[in-house]
Amino acid sequence: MVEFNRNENMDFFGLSDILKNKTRLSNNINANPEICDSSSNPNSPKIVENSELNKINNNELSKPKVKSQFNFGKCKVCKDKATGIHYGIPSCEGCKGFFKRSIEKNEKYVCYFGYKCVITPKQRKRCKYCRWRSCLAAGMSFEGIKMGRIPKIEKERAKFLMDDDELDEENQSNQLECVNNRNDPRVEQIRLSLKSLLNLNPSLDLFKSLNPYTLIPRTSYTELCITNSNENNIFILTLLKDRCYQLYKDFTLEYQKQYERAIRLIEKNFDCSIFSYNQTLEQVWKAFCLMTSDFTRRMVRTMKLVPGFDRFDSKDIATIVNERLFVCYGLCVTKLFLNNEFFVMLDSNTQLSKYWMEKLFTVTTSQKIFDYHAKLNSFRLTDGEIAILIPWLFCSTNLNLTNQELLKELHSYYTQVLYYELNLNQRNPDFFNELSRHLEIATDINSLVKSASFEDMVIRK
DNA sequence: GTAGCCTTGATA
DNA sequence: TATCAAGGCTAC
Repeated sequence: MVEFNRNENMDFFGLSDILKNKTRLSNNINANPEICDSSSNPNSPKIVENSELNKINNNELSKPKVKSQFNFGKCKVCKDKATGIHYGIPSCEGCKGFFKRSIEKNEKYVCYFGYKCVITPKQRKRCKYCRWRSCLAAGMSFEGIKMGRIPKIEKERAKFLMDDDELDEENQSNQLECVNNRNDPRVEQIRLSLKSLLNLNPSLDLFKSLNPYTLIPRTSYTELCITNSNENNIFILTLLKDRCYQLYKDFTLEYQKQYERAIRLIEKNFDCSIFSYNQTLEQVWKAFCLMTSDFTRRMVRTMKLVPGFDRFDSKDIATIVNERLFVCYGLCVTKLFLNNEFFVMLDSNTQLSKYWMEKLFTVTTSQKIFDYHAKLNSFRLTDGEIAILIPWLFCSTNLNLTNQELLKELHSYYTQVLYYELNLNQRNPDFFNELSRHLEIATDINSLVKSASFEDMVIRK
């Protein structure tokens, strides 16, 4: 097969040297305006004149090429400087090319040094087998290919995946725009969780050649999440987990901003109770109803994107919403229960403070909600764990849905994903039982909040 | 064969 | 439109 080579075609027109040296040429043009004048050189091919003139007119050549300011840290394969996300992971030009050549040639490598070679920038050429294995272990794959701009969330994820020393270097250089609250243990847990995920998310072929016991931490949950599982199951678990996390992060973006606001207020010792007196009960109730309606709409929309849930009919979706609305809401906003205060914003002016909670749902119910969240926060759940707990609670087997078969199937999947996540986070053996027992309180709270009415509030007042 | 630089094309 | 990854080119 004869392949059409773009650059050979350019050579035919005598353009490749000019295009290859675009930057240098632009400097020369800027330094010596005579070169711009193609008419002064009658020997120049006409096509070059037009092409270059067009470029100059379009201001292409005079524009300096702006290189990305984003620091991708070190190459996940050899620890050299990463030049970008290549085949799904932060990697250097060398490892990017090595992975590409290996795939193209489909070569079988052998290690002559005991299959334990450490891959460093200096040593990486020594053993192709160990370098190739390191590429796979770091998560390089063709599935990871993505063209175009990197979404902000992906960049933040890349930052989380950096090693501590890289983060220190980076903090010093202030090259990253996003907030890095390293004192928050939750941030550290998320980072560790994502690190484990990346190590466990390479191509299926890797799982065929490696024992999962050698990949994941050995804790009391190890057996629960991999017993009777084949390599495909583990791959499915990582996909479900990743999808839940993405949906949760998108869904709770607003609450993350509110959390940052809450931290700022706490740091300034701001008394939130002053917000409570410039609004009427009716205004707050209205804001609560609007928030609930908006949250329900978003929840239904997002639930349909959670793998498997699109197979439920609208009647079952309505039952899930009815039984789990405030359970889900509670998990999304639990981090806004801070310092015995609730920092959630119902709209841009209305904070559902403790004062208003007591007015809306009675002092007893409000106290129950605060106690529930105080205990929930003591579990120090990671975002990854909350992201899976939500769909897991959506498919509890005690829900009275018409499609019980699907409910059981999804419950089985999401229970495994949950075990898998708890295993990665190396939770202690009692953690799951204690947490699931505590979450039962959430269903009572769901009923209490659901039954609140404006008439009752007016009577209490 | 390797890896740095460049172009192309996809995407936020 | 700016940004960024894949793939091409080529000096070493």
